[in-house]
Amino acid sequence: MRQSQLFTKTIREASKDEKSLNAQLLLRAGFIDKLSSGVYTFLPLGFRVLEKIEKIISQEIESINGQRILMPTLVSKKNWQQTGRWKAFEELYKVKGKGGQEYGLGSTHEEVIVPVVQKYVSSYKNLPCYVYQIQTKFRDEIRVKSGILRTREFDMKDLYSFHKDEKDLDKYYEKVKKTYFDILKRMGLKDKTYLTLASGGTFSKFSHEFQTITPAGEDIVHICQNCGLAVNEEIKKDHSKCFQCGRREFKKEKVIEVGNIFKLGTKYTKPFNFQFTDKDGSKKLVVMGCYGIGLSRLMGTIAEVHNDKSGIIWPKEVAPFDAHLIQIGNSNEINKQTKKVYNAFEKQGIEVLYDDREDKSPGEKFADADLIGIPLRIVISERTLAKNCVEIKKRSKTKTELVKLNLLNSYICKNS
RNA sequence: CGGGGCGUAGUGUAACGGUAGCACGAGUCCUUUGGGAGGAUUUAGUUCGAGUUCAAAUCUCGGCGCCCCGACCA
Repeated sequence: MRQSQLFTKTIREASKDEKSLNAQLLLRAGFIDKLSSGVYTFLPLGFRVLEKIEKIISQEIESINGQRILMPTLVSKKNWQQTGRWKAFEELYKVKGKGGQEYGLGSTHEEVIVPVVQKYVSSYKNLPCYVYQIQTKFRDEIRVKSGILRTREFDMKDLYSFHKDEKDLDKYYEKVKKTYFDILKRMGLKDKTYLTLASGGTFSKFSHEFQTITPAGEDIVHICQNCGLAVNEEIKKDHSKCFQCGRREFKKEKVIEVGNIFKLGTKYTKPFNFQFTDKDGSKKLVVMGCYGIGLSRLMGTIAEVHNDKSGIIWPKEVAPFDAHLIQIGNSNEINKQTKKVYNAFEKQGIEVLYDDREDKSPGEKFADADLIGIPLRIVISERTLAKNCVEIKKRSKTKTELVKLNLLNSYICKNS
């Protein structure tokens, strides 16, 4: 894409009504725009990042047999009443139709997925069954915070699994655990993310959260310095010893929850009386698990974790583009050579943001490139062409190197 | 929901109760091209409502909006 065509541009100074780092970086670089508190637009650059995140998640979830669907946002009152959450779920947005029908805007989808799967699954032969979606969720948060880390409207992947018994659920639960780390690894967050024990609510003793260390976090975990177990402060309170190894040395860290996995058991299948016929002819309640990842929160967390004073440093797989091609100077020769490189990339399917702006100084182009944070920067100028080269710099490194024009393609293939 | 803070051009930031200024951006013209270029010129603002006052961006009250801390978080 030509940068001169990009309708957004970078902003030099951060807006004063955003304090959090992720919001400042993403707003300044033109990834997002705030409409109102906790409600954001994803601009071309930001939407590209979201799409990359979505692709990684759907690939990984499909690798553990998740089948993708799309559920409605308008969820009838009676579905929520069935589980008691019309009243109990305080963050539910409630809307009325012209004829007086009432809906809760989708904030989680047990109330939809259970009756859907129930229509098709009636025998042990149909189990297990794994269904997921990626969709915008609505939650009337009492207090939004930290840019796109806690918003009223956000994209989330929610996966639901259905099983004939607890044992089968346990097996899949472990699989999801592993897959979540695979996802986090591809997004550059694995090293800073802990699987933590958290309160399990009414049904199970514990749930598991994937908590990434960042000062912008809203929870605190205690990490055992001996065995590495991380425990959420909310259940750590009365214990001085590690649940796992019994030692007493902990390190406290602020963390943001990027994923959550939950053994629901029959909590939601029971209200809908979702039963299956087992091998021996007996009727049993289906056992269920649910697994969430917030896509937009993930994007904010990545920005929060990967940056320096000049801007964002996107991990390769989630970057809005593979390379940032910067043209310095407007002579015919420079124009010609840069366009040639650009077209060659396009042809190969390498995603390039081409800074073809004629009215910007080199310094401004470099500053923008640093702020936007595309992993690879390629500069073509009179100086590089004199040596028949382009200059290449990784966003995460300080050194630059010259690469011969005719070797550029093989260089890129090796490094991307 | 409790507490705190803040609302001035598109953005950032000044102005004792007394002429709303500066920088960046944006527009036009000229010159510039390896780390946010230079000159000329133009553009645009006090969140809303009420009150106090000869006079309100400034003081008081209320609304609206935004941020931060806490509580909450299926």
